[in-house]
Amino acid sequence: MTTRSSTDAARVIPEATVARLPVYLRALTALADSGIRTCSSEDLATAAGVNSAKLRKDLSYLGSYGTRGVGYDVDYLRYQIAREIGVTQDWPVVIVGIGNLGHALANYSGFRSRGFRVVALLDAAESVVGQSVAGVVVRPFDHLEEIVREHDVAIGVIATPAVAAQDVADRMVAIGITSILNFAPAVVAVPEGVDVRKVDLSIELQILAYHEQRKANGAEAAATDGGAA
Amino acid sequence: MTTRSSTDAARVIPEATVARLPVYLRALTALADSGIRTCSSEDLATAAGVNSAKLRKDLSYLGSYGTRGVGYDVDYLRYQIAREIGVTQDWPVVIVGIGNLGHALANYSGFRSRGFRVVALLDAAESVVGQSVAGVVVRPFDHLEEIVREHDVAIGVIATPAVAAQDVADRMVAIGITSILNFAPAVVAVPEGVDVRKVDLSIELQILAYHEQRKANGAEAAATDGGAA
DNA sequence: TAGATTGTTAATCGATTAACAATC
DNA sequence: TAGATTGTTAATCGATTAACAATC
Repeated sequence: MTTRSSTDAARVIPEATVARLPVYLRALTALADSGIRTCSSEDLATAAGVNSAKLRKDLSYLGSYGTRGVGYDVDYLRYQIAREIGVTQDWPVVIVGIGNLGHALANYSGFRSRGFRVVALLDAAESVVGQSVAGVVVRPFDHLEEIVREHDVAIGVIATPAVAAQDVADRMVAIGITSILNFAPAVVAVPEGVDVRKVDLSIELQILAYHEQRKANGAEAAATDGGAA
Repeated sequence: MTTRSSTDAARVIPEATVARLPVYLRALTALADSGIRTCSSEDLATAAGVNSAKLRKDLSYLGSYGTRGVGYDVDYLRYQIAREIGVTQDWPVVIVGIGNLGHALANYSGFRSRGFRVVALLDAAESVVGQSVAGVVVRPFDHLEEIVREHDVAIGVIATPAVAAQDVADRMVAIGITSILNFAPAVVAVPEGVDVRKVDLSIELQILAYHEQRKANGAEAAATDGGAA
């Protein structure tokens, strides 16, 4: 709409880079934990599992936080990346669908330690409501609106069966949630301005299966010296 | 090594396409379940959440399975994609690390219905070994080699804490597993020829947080009509 | 035949990478 | 100053998309 300041304008970070920033953050935390104060782009790239040119290019979108001839101060860079991602602040999150996966998510310590706070667990089934999971009492799905308003929740997690996913997403969007992490094996449609990310356990396995199959076929082709269809 | 047949040579499928094939497969299954026998690329693209040009381009790498002016036979296309991915066959899988997430994975019905069979659950902790999870008794991690040999396992799933992930991966690789799905929040290094895919719950949330933060900043900038740093 | 829709082309866009000037 | 390492450039590579000829 309006003209942004030059500071904002400089901040057009490519999606591929955004997706790697949390990986760098984790690698820096690991380095810090092992007592390392300074690292080169080569060191950090190795820890993060990328090549160093890509790492430097990625970091260049954030600013110039290294020192030529020296490297990066681990704590300083870690703070800058955390600030850029937004995990220096606290993000209230609701999880809907407390089955096996919902349980695992509610118990996952990695959320809390990275700026995410699970403020409520919701389920539509009466048999689940009232149970205590990870020290939080499961509430009825109907309480969604109340909870979102009370805690100013911006991020919702869907861990329901596939059939329920679209309904849950619709309700979340109607109430003002603008970021959704979807674990249900279903495509959910949302309006412009709402972000959905999808984690699909079986899709990842299928991608592996594809490559595994090709390895097997390659070996077979090499063995028979021809390559059958 | 040796020259491949023309059939094989035609099969250089881009990574981005491979990652979408399971999504198309799922969408086709949903269409079939609702009684639809034929669909256009537009229909399928909508169901899969992509645009139709991309879908047709993707399918063109597999072959020519549609009919101009008509569309695709749902069952036929579904079979062709399943065959291409390799999920018409049965893939034995082991899961290592039976905490909350391991439980959820062991219970996940989406694996079984897509060609994956969990042949063993393993854990290093004596307190977990012997428990029955999803009808399978948890065995000691030491049994890995025996199990992999017996069932000819090619795919391993790591659901351990971060510290154990590299050790587990090393053992898997040493025993001949060539595809690993890693849920542990750690980068694991593997030799050439071994595929690792990583699912990281908190990284997905962090990516959402980044975008959420920008939305909040954008709204703020619009409100103040300037765009503060 | 006329209408519909695929499969493919070609243009565009974005991501990766090697190389190196800048500079600590 | 000499060595090291960043930040950036530019070339390459891969993915996306619109448009349309082929063809059912």
